[in-house]
Amino acid sequence: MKARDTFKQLPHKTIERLSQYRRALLICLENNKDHIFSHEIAKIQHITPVQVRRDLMLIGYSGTLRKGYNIQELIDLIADIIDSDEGINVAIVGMGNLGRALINYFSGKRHKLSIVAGFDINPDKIGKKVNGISCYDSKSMGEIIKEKNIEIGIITTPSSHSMTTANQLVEAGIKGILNYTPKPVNVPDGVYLEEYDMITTLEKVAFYVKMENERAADSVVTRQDQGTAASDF
Amino acid sequence: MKARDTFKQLPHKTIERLSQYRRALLICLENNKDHIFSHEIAKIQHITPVQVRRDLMLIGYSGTLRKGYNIQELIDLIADIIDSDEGINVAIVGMGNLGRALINYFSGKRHKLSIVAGFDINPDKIGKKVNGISCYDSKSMGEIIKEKNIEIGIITTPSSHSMTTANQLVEAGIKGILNYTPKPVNVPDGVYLEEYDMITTLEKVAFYVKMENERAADSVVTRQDQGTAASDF
DNA sequence: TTTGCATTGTTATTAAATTAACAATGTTTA
DNA sequence: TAAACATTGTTAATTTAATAACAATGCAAA
Repeated sequence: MKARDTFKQLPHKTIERLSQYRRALLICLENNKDHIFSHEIAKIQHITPVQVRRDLMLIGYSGTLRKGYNIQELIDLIADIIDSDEGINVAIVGMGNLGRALINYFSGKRHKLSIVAGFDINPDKIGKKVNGISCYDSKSMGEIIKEKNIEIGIITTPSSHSMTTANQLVEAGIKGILNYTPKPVNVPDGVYLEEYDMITTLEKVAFYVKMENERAADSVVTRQDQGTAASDF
Repeated sequence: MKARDTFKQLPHKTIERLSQYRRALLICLENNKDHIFSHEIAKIQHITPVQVRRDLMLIGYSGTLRKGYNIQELIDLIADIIDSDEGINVAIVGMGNLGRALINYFSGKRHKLSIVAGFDINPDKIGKKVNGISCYDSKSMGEIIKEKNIEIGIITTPSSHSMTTANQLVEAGIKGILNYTPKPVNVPDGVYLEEYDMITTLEKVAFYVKMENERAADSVVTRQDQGTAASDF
């Protein structure tokens, strides 16, 4: 088994964290740091130092005692693992606010992962550029995707169009889809699909805020009860 | 222990799925469906029917044999669990593309969770409205948040401003923060924080696409090897 | 030199999440 | 009526993820 193959068995959560570590490390590098301890990374990511060390163990990286991890080395290793050597091209379908946000957000951030095209059905948007990325007619999705060797499609259309968009992308031979609409799509086996819905995250935050509010309210009641009980004596 | 209290112990993943189930159910309701089977929900969410049934068991909802679950009843129960009776108000800080996308995305979708204000430091944006939501000067965050009883803040500023924004929100007494910038923030205990970074999700998709590409390439090699081996006989 | 200390790397343990297994049930069909 | 079937609800088993525990290391200070 090749060394590279061991990476195929990395836990999904570790993959996510590696991406996050790298981003934190890049910021540290900008600040002229050259080494970092596991507890520093942990603090940034709100996790435990053990978790960090365990992840780094899994990818076979060793730091030095008393100095910690070499930031540049670690960035390079993470790139080896999660980036594709040849680079991967990405398209955004739906050039509304969210699509444009992603382009602005992302452009120039990664060498090996580039947004290279946008698509929309709105004639006002077709032919225009956003941050250097051309917007094409969705009708030409098939050709452009093949022509530009695009392997990943991000769906940021209105949710009413999510399924037809996914079908178009699959038809065009896309390998991975990231669906940002709140309406889940279906894709055949062999196409990697990630659904991400911003409403879910917000509702989750709301739930835990509600829980905390109720907990706080209950503990007031409890204190009052205790007071009453005490006055019974 | 009150019935409500059992909900506090629901697994985090179940909370997320309940939010997703509800959204799927609302769509089904629009299509004039009144009952749904566990395997139908499962198909929509790309999970197993057992997972669905287990989640519903945890919230104490029973369906009927041969008819499945009553959609309206289930929607109401999920609302009971994850929504706050009084409703929760939300502010968006950073009225760029992402902030506007969230407002358009969300407005009018939930009764009990409302985006009621936006903030920005750009004078061109202050005083304008997006989809009925006013944009205020970030300087007045403290007052507005108290005045409008805002409990959750969503950070959609440039990442360079994420930490100062989080500090302002905490200072104003916010209970929950959802950070969409790629730069993690720190908040004191008692403030619920969710970090969501769109780059991580995209890099994850890219990783699994890369893995699949390599697997496909390897299997071609293997088939060739087999061919060679066969020709040795 | 030697003791103390902070840190890494790794194994063991625990906790969380998912999946499997299957009894119970009521509907439909023979 | 009885057999077959599809579905729910729940416990048991498994898998995945996180945490704890601790030996090893080597620098710094006494």
